[in-house]
Amino acid sequence: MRRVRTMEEFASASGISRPTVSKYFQDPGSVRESTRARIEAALERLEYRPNVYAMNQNRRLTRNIGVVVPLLSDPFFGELARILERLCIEAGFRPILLSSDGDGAREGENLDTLLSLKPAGALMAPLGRASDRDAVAGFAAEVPTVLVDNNLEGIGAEFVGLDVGRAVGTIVDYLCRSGPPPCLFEMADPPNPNARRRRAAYAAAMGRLGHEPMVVSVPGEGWEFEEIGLRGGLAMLEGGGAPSGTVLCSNDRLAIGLLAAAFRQGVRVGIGKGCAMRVAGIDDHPFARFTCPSLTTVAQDYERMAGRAVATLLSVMEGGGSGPAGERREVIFDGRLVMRSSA
Amino acid sequence: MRRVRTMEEFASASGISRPTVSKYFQDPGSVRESTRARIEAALERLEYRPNVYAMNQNRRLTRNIGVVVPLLSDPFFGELARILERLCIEAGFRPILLSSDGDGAREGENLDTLLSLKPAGALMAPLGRASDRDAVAGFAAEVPTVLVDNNLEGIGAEFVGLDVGRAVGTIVDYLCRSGPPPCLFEMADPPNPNARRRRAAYAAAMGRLGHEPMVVSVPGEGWEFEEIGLRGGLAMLEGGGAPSGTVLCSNDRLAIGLLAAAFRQGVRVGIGKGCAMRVAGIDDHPFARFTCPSLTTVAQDYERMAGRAVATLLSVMEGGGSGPAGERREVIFDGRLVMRSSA
DNA sequence: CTAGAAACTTTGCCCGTGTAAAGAACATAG
DNA sequence: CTATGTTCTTTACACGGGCAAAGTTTCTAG
Repeated sequence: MRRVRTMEEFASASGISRPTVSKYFQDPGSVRESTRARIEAALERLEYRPNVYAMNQNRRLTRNIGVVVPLLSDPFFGELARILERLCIEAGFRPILLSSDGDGAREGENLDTLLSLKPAGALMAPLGRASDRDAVAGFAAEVPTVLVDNNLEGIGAEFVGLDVGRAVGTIVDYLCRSGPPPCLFEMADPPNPNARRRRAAYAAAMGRLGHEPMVVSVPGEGWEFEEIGLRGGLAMLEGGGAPSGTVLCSNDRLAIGLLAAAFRQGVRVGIGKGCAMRVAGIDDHPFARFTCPSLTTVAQDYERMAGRAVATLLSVMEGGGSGPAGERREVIFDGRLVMRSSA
Repeated sequence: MRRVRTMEEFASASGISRPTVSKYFQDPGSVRESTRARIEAALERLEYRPNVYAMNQNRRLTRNIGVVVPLLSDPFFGELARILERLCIEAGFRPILLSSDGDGAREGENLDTLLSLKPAGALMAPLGRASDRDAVAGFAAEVPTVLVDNNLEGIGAEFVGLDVGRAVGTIVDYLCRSGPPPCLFEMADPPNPNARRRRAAYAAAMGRLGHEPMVVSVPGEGWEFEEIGLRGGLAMLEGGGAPSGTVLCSNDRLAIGLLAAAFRQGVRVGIGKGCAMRVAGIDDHPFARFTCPSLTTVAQDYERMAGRAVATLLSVMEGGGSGPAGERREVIFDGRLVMRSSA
């Protein structure tokens, strides 16, 4: 298999003109079938791959799609990123995965990096509070962007996420009708603004059912939610336990920490008799099935959310990006109650 | 802040010639200090970033470093990737993170993608059995490569990983001197060749201590280790429990599944009295601290391993890549026994 | 068979930077 | 102040493809 360096060489070796070969590489479907067959035949004889850098230099848009997540070591985002990547590839694009590592400055750098890569679009789960809002807005003004998981009002072509109100409502309803009403277990100073929405949704749901909201705010900074949940949980349990014996954690990672605390304190968690506490979470973390006891939670449908986000992005990119476009939309999906053993 | 599009414009606006500016961007230290100051002053007045594609087109090597991991949704690799990325950035390179998603074909595509990006080097944790060995070897022949976590004999400039023999020895020793000797809980058909090394190391360690190895091989395919551990664990417990009451899991993810199984079956795990089983793992998974009970395991020193891998890669890259270079080395680090509550 | 559209070829210039060569300006030591 | 090496400027070409225009061939429809 001879090695060929330039498109010129490849074109003459395959008996096709260079501009046509160029067209082929931009979109194999854009050339006549017989031509495509000849090119692909040549492609098997000759080892040739177009030079990425030369290709992208004069292209207005590349086939790159930026994927930015807050923290890759969080399995929730790991999973989300995985699905987004797969969908991008299936659509014929090259995903560029960047993690902000929980750091606003890093997020900004990631956007800068992306900008200089001239991506055709971007899928972004913003950090939230730590995000430099202007930087994100500036980025989204230049690159078609769909926000995921975490909304920044007014930025990007669309936001895709969880219907926090209904999701929290669902689990609060469930907890209230199956036992004592839940208190909310959350971080006093959460890095993620979703936490605030969840608190508000909790209060609303409790109010609707005629209960007084009870909030346990635990201290801690950063993204080590399990650790924070563990420490906060120990403190809560040593200080007399959960207000009502039922705890709704602001997210599954906190719940994992709280379950560990309960286990250490010998507090039995679950719904059977002999159980002293019920614990529920939100997100359906990949590990929620393996906690002890397994965690009752509200599942986000990663797959559908990612599918919607990618579909929207593709259509926005199609539309040339900066047309008058449609209104910005916020697409929120229902959470699905996942009943396991912890509540 | 005026926006400038080309290096030409930027050069004339800053009163420096373009070739010098070009030098500056390749290595700010390569120009005289006064010149650097003038350029950096201009950089603050003018908004300019060199075009990545034009830059890399004529460069033999870019400043990219490929980072390939088997499965990003596994927190172990998520964490490893995060550290590797950080180290690359600190060294002034741009990491390109690619996940093979547990699929050999995908790994091959990732290497292809990387190749066309002309990376200065690559850090790779191979899939193992699913890897296309020839593809990886071919890649490593063209790009300075350091293998991490999972060794493929003879490929790459160096392998950095865990000293499986000693790590397994350490935990087996500990388990044996603190209670009944452990059986090994593992997948019958593991996707990861490390598992085979661990089995061998287990047998050796047991032999050394005068015990007969006992292996519980559970069925299952793919990378859903927790699920496999859970099912296999349930089967084992229903079938009479662990051979000796002490279980060493081939990795922490299996252990997490086994702990969940034990919890469901009401089998108390730990070292206190009243405990029916001891469970230990290997890896020190980020979640091992939050299992119930917390998991005794052998920690891999991610940070040191990553540091060594990056340092080696940098020095190999320095050396021009394809010199006679040194011998290929295999650098293995000791595991650190982490005693928690499960064993 | 013929017209018109679609697809292709040819030609030629452009993109934004790397890089080499030759000479000018500058720094440092004596 | 002069010598010598550094660093910079100037000039010029290279890289590998994108893209547009004009002309040619091929396909499709009537």
